[in-house]
Amino acid sequence: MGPAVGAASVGSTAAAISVGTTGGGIRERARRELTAAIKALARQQLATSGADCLSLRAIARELDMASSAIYRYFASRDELLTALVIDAYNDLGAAAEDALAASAGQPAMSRWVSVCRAVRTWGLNHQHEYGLIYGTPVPGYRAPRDTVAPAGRAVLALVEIIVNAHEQGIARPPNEAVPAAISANMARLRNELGIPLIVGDGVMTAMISMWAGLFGLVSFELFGQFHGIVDVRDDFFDHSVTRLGRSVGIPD
Amino acid sequence: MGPAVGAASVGSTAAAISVGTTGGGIRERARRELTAAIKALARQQLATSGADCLSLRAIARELDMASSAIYRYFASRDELLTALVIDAYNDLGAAAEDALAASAGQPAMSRWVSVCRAVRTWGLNHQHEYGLIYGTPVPGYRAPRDTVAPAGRAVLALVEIIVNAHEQGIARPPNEAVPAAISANMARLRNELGIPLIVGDGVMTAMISMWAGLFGLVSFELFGQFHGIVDVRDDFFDHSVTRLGRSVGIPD
DNA sequence: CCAAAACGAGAGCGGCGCTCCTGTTTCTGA
DNA sequence: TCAGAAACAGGAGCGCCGCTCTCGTTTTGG
Repeated sequence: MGPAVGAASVGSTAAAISVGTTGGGIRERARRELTAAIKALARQQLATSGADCLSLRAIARELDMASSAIYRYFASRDELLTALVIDAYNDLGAAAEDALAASAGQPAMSRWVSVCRAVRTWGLNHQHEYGLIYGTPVPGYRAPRDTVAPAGRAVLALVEIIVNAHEQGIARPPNEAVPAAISANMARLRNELGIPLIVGDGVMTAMISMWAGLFGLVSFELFGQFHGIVDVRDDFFDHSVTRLGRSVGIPD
Repeated sequence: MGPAVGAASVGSTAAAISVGTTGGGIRERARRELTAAIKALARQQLATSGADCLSLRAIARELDMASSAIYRYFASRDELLTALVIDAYNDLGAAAEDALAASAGQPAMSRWVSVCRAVRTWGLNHQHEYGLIYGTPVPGYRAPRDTVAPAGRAVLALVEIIVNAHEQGIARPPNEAVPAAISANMARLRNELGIPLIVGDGVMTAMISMWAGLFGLVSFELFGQFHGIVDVRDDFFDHSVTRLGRSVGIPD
């Protein structure tokens, strides 16, 4: 491409960055925009065809550039996929956090259901991206360190509701003992996440179960396991998620 | 397939059929053996490399035949994958049923945990096959009718425990009302599966939630979501699964 | 102002799923 | 019994794919 590289045209869906990214020279700016354009096109291709149909060559074609040029921006297909994974985690996390913020002041159970619904709705609207992060891990792919922080955002929104309920003394936690091994595990976790001691081992354990349960529900629905089984998806989800909330001590 | 169709489960790698498969002529027999060999090799390749690394050409190479010859036995890569999916469902289902049978006479909760453990253990020992059936749907999402019956086997083993507990009057079901829409859904399901009315709507609903919860636990463990979170996997699983059992009325 | 770095294009490698054609082997029934 | 039908294996080939290497150009920074 020429000097004042396309860039401006680029985004059939991408582009629209510019604001707040006015650093560096022409090349640096073009790089940011092209990187974004590639990711946007990849996301679009993901949405229509699924993860393993994602083709660097197809993206290059749509961008009117040689397929080899893509490798200036992503060292491999896996690296592009990883970038999409991080974006997906962040997008889902933002959706959960938005629901949490929007429900401020409401009763704990309302907020709980709101955040859970946000997770499910995001999944329904981003099926392939959901599959990318909560489905079968791609072969030989190891989650880089960059993914752990974004991955935590959604669940931390839920944790906050539980912690709040306990700090306000309105929680009805299950008063069951847990084995010593689990107790130690939970102590470490509580320490790492800065969760107060008022959230007991039983609740901590239940919280993780609930976390897996929530995504089990969403995954089963998205991945087709509920086909022919659950007809009333919305009602069923709300009801199940309310039960999950009770199991971690959130009062009705 | 032929009259006294194979069914002899094939060897772990291939061949070794012979017994009980004396139907038809040379060609029919060769077809059965080659079909089994292809599937065995595919399973092996699946175990080492993952689902989307499965290559018909590689299988053909290992079988010393032209890649085009494979298409005499499986019309496409997807069809081979579907066969593997069915086998995986059946294998998992058999593991669950074995655990159910082996625990006959024990208390309901013991049987419950045994079957759940069988599911998890099978998953740990067949990670890629598990991912094939409970992970992201691969072939652009379509589950042929042949998969629904095998897919039901594992969960039906769990359902049997719950039904037995209710019929014996030892269950402690959650006595909560469910919305009318869900109630109708559960009535249909109860009818289709032949579940007695004594298993109420609340338990039916909880059962499906529990089902999703169990596989959510296994999936999270297998797909790496518990990395750095849950250290004591065995203890945590047993504990969580016991809680799930209680939530569907199984007494301690 | 010029060397170094970044870049885009093109050719090419090996592998893939899948199809078509050809020649051979087995099966079937008049 | 024996020819036609059907099933089969091999080979060549098409259009993809991810990825690499080279080469000429453009931008950058000392």
